[in-house]
Amino acid sequence: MLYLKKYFTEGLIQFTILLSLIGVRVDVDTYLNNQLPPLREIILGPSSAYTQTQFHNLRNTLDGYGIHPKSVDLDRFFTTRRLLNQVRQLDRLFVPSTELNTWLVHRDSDTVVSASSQSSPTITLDNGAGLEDVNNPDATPAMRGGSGAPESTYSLNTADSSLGAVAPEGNQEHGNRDGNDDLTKEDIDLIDILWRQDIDLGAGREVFNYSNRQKENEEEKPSPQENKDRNEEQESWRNGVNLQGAPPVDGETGESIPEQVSLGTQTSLSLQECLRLLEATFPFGEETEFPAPVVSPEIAVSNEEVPSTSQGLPLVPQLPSAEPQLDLEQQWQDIMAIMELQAMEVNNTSLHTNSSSVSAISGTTESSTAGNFELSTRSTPINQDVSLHQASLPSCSQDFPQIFNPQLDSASIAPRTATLRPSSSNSTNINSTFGATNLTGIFLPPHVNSSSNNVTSTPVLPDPFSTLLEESMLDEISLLDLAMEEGFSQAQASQLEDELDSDSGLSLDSSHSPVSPSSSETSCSSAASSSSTSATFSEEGAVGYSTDSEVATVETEEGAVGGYQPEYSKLCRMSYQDPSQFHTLPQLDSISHNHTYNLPLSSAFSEHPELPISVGKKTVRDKQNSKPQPPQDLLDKHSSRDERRARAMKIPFSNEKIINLPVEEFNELLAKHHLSEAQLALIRDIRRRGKNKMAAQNCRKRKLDTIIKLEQGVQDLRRDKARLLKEKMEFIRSIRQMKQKMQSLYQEVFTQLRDEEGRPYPPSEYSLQYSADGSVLIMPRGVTTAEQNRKPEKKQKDKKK
DNA sequence: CCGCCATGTCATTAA
DNA sequence: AATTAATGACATGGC
Repeated sequence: MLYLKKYFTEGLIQFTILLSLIGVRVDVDTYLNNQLPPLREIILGPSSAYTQTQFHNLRNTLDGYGIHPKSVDLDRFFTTRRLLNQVRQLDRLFVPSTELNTWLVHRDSDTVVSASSQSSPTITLDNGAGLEDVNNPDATPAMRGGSGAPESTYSLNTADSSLGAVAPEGNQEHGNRDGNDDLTKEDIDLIDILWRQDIDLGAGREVFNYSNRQKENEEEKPSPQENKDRNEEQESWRNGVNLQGAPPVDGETGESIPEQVSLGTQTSLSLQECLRLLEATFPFGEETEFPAPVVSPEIAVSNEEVPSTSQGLPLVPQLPSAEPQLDLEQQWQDIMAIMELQAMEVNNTSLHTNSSSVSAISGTTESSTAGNFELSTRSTPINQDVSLHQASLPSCSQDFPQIFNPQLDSASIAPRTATLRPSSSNSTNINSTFGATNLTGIFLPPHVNSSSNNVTSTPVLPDPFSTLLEESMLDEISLLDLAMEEGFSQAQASQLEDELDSDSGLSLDSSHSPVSPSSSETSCSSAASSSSTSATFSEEGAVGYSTDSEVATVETEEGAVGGYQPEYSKLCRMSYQDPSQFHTLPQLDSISHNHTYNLPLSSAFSEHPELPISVGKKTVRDKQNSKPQPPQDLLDKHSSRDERRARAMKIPFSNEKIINLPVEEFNELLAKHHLSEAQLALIRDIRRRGKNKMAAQNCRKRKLDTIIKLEQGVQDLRRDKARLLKEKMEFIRSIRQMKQKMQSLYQEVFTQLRDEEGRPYPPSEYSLQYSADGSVLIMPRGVTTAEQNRKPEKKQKDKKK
């Protein structure tokens, strides 16, 4: 099938090109515009090339695996896009590679999920890297580092879905998504059923396409097989840097559906569209409607990322508001570091299974079923995923702060809340409360912290939270989440690559560095936006990166050291062998083969005046011819220039002595023999050169040692960084959980409160305040600022939930 | 023939 | 002041 599609697509492209050349106008744009407005933007957009390539790439990845039923439409869609792009490229003389296009197909899914909300053109770039990886599923663990990025994108998708989710479901989603590509027919059937269910729920396909994909993801989650498959796919994705593309997810959900395709393209959707989608999606209400109520939280999370879900609309605006993208680079770097850690710690196999690499950022790989983040994820896989998403979710901050300290929260939250509120109002999903900002808002305010502690009975939390907040962990995470949702921008991808490259270069100077740098460069250049470049980037970058992180250690330990050792041994031989003969240099005697110092042996002979050495090279050679003195031949052959010169000058002692004897002994030796000025000069030169030679050898050895140590240091630092990031993620996750608990407890308490007349307090008018002494008071929202007003609304929403 | 690499050598500097 | 180690730069030879 795949081949047929490929050929068909190719043929279409060629045909289109021919038509364009002939002068027949192929108005692909209008076609696309009519059916898929977002596509047009994507295509037209600077990143269009990337996205297309990515999608195609995705397709390619799919080829290896069962094709999702929904994918057919996507294929068409992408094909059209591809054709359009190619036609357009005719003007530019730019011809994207077909392979790249294939990969793009996969991306669509990703982009659909994440892109829909943020719709960043850059998403494709990341995918490009991942595509390559996909192509090379066998990539070694080292490769994974690079591959990790693409996978991460995958995970991101999952993470997106899961983020909102309270926890457990998030994991499922991740697993499912991971396996999407690899889905078997059964899995596909299951997915279809789930999808149909979604439709049955009342969501129109279009709506569904936009917002429901997350749901689909959720639905898919249930099937363990899918998860496995997805995991496999994620592995491949990892190779490419598919940060943006939640492509995996998209691939699952949107593949078959043309609309979905549009969704992928929808990244460019306007807010109005998003709102419309939200309205349509709302009927579904909270994701909870879908199969597993438990899943609902996750869905909500996904919604946050994607505009489609109830919260999705507000979320969409959020995305644009997304916090400083500048931090994204760092986040990505962190992610990469985590990826490296995973690669380092976890075996390749585990990595493959894990989609974590890039995804680690959002839910981080944790969500990925594989054991990359075994520590935290396994125990609370969902939570991890959730945490990531939550970190990014702005809505959460609003809700939470409002609950506790509307006043306090308002200041920091207000800006975001405006956008977020709608989402929160629509669905009081707790997920929204978990946005990264939420965390800060909730915990930062001293009052809130103290109160929360008292109420929640988690006094310890405040400090860690504050510290975490101070560290700007939330910001980073949120940024990461945003990045994940949005998909990698070219710049981000390039940055990541750069980091990787740089890292690789540092760590792998001996072996890998050369490769990785090239990859990095290409990747950077790829930012230029040529599909071809993107492909190279993904491949090389991924490889380089993986090699850097994973291989680096291996190499340093094995390969690098091995490469190094030869020299080292040589050096040792060179420098020390000679001395050994003299006994002045104790240790290094072992090696006798040194070419340079073989002469000393001869020189030892030479020391004896009788020795032919004095005669000179020629004589030596003649003697060599005679069997009795084979060593001399060797000596001549291996003798250094100085040795030859010494022989020529008939110097009565060996060069080794000349070189290695202490100054005093050396002077005594010179004094013993009556030497001419020429001989003395030669001897001094020999000694100087000999010592310098040894010094040079030692110097080079030291250089190598230093490089190796530095490499090791870099690796260690990477590990530490990844470990710290992991810990950070875990902390954030725990914070989210605490928030959720706090919110639920707050709501529970607040809803049970009754005034003197037995009437419940309207959340819009009252709020619980936590005092320093641990008491909880019901305070009227007298100070209701705009923020406070918002808060009541949110609270109401929460109550509804 | 060219490029890369390892090694040797020179010049310089600091100890 | 002499010696030596260290090191950058260059040369050489092998692959």
